Amino acid sequence: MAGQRRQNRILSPDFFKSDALELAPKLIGKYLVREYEGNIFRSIINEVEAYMGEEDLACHASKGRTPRTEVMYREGGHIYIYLIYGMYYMLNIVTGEKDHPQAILIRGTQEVSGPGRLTKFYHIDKSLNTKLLLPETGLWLEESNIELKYKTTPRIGVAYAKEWALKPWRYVAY
DNA sequence: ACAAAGATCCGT
DNA sequence: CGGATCTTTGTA
Repeated sequence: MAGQRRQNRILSPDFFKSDALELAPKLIGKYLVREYEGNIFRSIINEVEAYMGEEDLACHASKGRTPRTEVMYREGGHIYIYLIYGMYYMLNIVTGEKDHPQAILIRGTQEVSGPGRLTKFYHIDKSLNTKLLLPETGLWLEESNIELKYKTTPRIGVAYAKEWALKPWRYVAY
């Protein structure tokens, strides 16, 4: 039909095989896309945080390989979701090579702020955990032409992580 | 088997 | 600033 919307370029799982610190700023301005029960949700990511390996005390992989963290040891492009405070699902994208546990927490889009509110809004729950970021999964990212300015700050809610809590690994558009 | 803590959010 | 609410993990 005339006037059909151009399909945005889908970011393949391979896109996420580099380091979280390199990828995190690149995710600012990308589309997060969710297909759920026939509805498409598409919004621009404007806040993320990087979690970097076993040394990073804020990273769940600092506990080593456990049933929960196993997915972080897979190659980039996998989805890591966990429940926090008994109520809120956190959406993470695994990054890097196999056996280099890292992830990027998606904290907000232009539609909805806050990682717990975000997953609720987009109907994202643990059923997506360990899946790949692909259209057939119902959750994926797309390229955009939007260039957002961003700043870095320390990560939120990780005061327990000693000196790692000070790393400026939160990226937020302004 | 049990206790403690947690990458949050909301209402007071 | 405290409560909600439950999974994950460490310890015994």
